[in-house]
Amino acid sequence: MIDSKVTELLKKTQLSVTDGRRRILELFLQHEGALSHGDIEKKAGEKFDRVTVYRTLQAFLEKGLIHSIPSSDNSIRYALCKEECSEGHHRDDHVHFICNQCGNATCLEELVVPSIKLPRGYTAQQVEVLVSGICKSCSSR
Amino acid sequence: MIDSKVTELLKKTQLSVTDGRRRILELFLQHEGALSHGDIEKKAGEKFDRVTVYRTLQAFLEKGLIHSIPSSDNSIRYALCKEECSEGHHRDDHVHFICNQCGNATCLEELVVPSIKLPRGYTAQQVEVLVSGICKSCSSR
DNA sequence: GTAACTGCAAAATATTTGCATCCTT
DNA sequence: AAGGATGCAAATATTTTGCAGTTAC
Repeated sequence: MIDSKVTELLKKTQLSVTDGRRRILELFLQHEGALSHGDIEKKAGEKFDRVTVYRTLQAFLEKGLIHSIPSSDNSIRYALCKEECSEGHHRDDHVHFICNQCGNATCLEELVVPSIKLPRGYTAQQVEVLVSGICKSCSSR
Repeated sequence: MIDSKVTELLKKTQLSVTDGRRRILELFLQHEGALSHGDIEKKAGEKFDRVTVYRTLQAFLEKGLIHSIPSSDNSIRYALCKEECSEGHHRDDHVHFICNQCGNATCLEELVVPSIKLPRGYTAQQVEVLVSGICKSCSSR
């Protein structure tokens, strides 16, 4: 059951279990894709305050429950991290896919991020790959 | 001389040549790195309106003079496109580097973006690579 | 009971729009 | 002269902060 998983996740990350956090985490588990702040407000109904969403996302981020997906349009989206992340040693090498048709963003965690050979003098600490195009569900229509 | 190059660029993209546009384009040519909306306001002095900056960046984007660099922190940065872009057929495969120390963002245009093998059903239209770490000037201090 | 979380109000920022005026072509 | 660009004012939208009341542990 999803509800117990939600609670378990919150406990594991030492966040106190409140209705708001449960609800938002639930959204992430159900949606299977990335959510923006706005998405969450909409999907959550008029249940709670906009400020709570900000603070909740912030808390989730800090605890490594979610990570943010960079974007070019001032609407950062967040997605659940896989198990390996929550532990503290974040896996930084994500491939993210953003569909130009439906706008959904998903993590392609199964893909390996190629290593980038940087020019002399540069040191890489993290590599993000952002692919945009047509996603699976859109192309099968 | 930089001034004639600025004018030339504007003309080539069918933008009328005004002081504001000249000034902003100049900043991009001088800075050799990416600039955020805020950077531009600061660097330009109190010369012109905040709104003009928005509209100018918008115009430059549409004409393909600059491109935006995605970010995870609601501060999108813009950088000059190379020649190949301005023509209309944008080169989409950039590698961008963001320094965690000085915060500067630069385009590593000389790097080739590796091709990403997507899962069945996905079609890539654009690939962005965002590397963060320590840049050349910061590591030599 | 205490510390942490939430909602509300309000401040601080950021972005967009309309319109009159000025400048480029 | 005509169309586009700019500045200003103002409307919106977004994000942050403080504080008092509530809830989780």
